[in-house]
Amino acid sequence: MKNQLVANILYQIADLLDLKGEIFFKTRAYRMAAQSIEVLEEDIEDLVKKDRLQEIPGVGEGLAKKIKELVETGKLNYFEHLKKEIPEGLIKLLNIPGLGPKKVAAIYKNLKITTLKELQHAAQEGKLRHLDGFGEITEQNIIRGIQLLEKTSGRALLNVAYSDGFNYLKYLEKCKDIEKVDIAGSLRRMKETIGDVDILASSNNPDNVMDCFVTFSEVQQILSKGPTKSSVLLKDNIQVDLRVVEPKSYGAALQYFTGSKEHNVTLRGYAIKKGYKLNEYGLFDKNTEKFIAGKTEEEIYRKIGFTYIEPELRENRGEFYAAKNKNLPKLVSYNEVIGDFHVHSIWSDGNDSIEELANYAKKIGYSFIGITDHSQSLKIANGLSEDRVDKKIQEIVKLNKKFSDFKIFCGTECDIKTDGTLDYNDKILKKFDFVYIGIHSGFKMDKNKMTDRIIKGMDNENVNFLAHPTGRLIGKRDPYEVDIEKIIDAAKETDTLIEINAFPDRLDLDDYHAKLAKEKKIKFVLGTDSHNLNHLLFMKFGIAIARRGWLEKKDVLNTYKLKEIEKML
DNA sequence: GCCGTTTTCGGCCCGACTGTTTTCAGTCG
Repeated sequence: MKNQLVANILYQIADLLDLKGEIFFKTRAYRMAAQSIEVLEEDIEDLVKKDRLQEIPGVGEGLAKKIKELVETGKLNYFEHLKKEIPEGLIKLLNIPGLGPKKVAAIYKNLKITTLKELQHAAQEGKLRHLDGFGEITEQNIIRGIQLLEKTSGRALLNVAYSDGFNYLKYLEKCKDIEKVDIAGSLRRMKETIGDVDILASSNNPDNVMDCFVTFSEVQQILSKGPTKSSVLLKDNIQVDLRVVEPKSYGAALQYFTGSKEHNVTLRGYAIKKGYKLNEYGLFDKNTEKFIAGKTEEEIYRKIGFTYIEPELRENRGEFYAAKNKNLPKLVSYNEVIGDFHVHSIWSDGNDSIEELANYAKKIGYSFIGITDHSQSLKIANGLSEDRVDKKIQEIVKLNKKFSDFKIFCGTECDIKTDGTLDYNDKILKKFDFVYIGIHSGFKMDKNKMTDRIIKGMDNENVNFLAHPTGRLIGKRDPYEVDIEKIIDAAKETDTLIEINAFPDRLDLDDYHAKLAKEKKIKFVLGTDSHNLNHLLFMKFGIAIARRGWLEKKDVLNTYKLKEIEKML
């Protein structure tokens, strides 16, 4: 957490320096250093103690000194001075689409505006249009930008962007003059939240393609339109960008627009070292401008000296090092999961009967389903008493006789109480085919207590899986305070599998910690946390997080053969 | 502010679109 704190302050300094009008390269240096610290596996306090800060990529003499002061004293004089010079509120104004540091600085300098509300009023009263470089359109865009910001808070959940993106894709595939079309950007990388949806197409007649793009029925507003790039706002306030390139550049463009930004900056650095220049039109010889590659992503990565890197790995978290050494993981694929371990039925707070769930699971190609209703003390979710557990088990035994080549497991999502004991005694726990444990109350606990509570739960010999390990709800509830590394170590010791919860609001464990856990040789279980039939389709988002965490087939229990799973449980 | 067997100084990724301008600055990705 300390690392994140330091990174956040560096990001804020970068914003403040931008507002002050500092050169781009200086503010970028702060952001690059912040990004390195964010993904650093070592504790920054340790690096300070050992005088090793300058080993962090992007940290030199100057930043090392500042970070040292910050970590040792909890304060940074330079930062405090900056804040006095430039009101912090201005940083929020940078989030308004179309407003960058130069315009915000002009607004502050001339009108002394420091908050969203003040800016909104000034725009509505027509006070901005007289400033240099501003006009009526800018003013209107600012008003709209503020409204949008208030409505969306910026980013959409993966499932929402996913269905918008693939609906659009289906529509575009029918447009004439489109040769190829694909999702790019953070949606292609399957990031947990999506800022806007990027789509890439190839065509020799881009004007027709753009006309088709902006006339999609879900479009609320056209934000910009040109022959190579257009942007629209959908009715649900998600922005979609379309880029159109010539077919020979398609691979280069797909690589470029898939990102991440950090991945691309690094890749371009490697290209330059090899005497190339890489942009969205292709890989070129730096001196002669001769076209080297561009039709496919594979050939671009190969020419620069790497094996192909899957989109989910393109976050500059070590993928280049691994690709250079032909050491990349063979990621678990989207069709290797044969069942879902985390499903609620009508017995607790789900909407559908076990039989309906099983039939649907079979229909979508699964070999098993694990029904995990809540335990007794979770009254609000209709948790099961011992008596009802017995009845539910009988129903499942009966149902299993009806199915061939398909198995219903009777599991439970057993509550971990505040003292770390479990909501069922051992006698009851032994009745289940498998046992998930999870936190459902008492979220506001101190970090050590919460960590001990969960570890005590995992210590029980009847426990198989730990559900949604941090309890976060993306955009709604922060993770509870927990030492996730200790949890991972305890999972290893107690043979507990850690869940990657595929429900789009959760995606918990997240990709970053999944990678960390995999490095410690932990195994995972995927569960959708379904409360109705349609939720079963969320599995792809869990698989995406697994892939982003570098997991392979062998790391994920849901991909094993049914016989092997039965034996392991 | 960082970085370096082409550099300890002078680079740092770079192209597209908008809006405000009459040739370009600002913003974005």
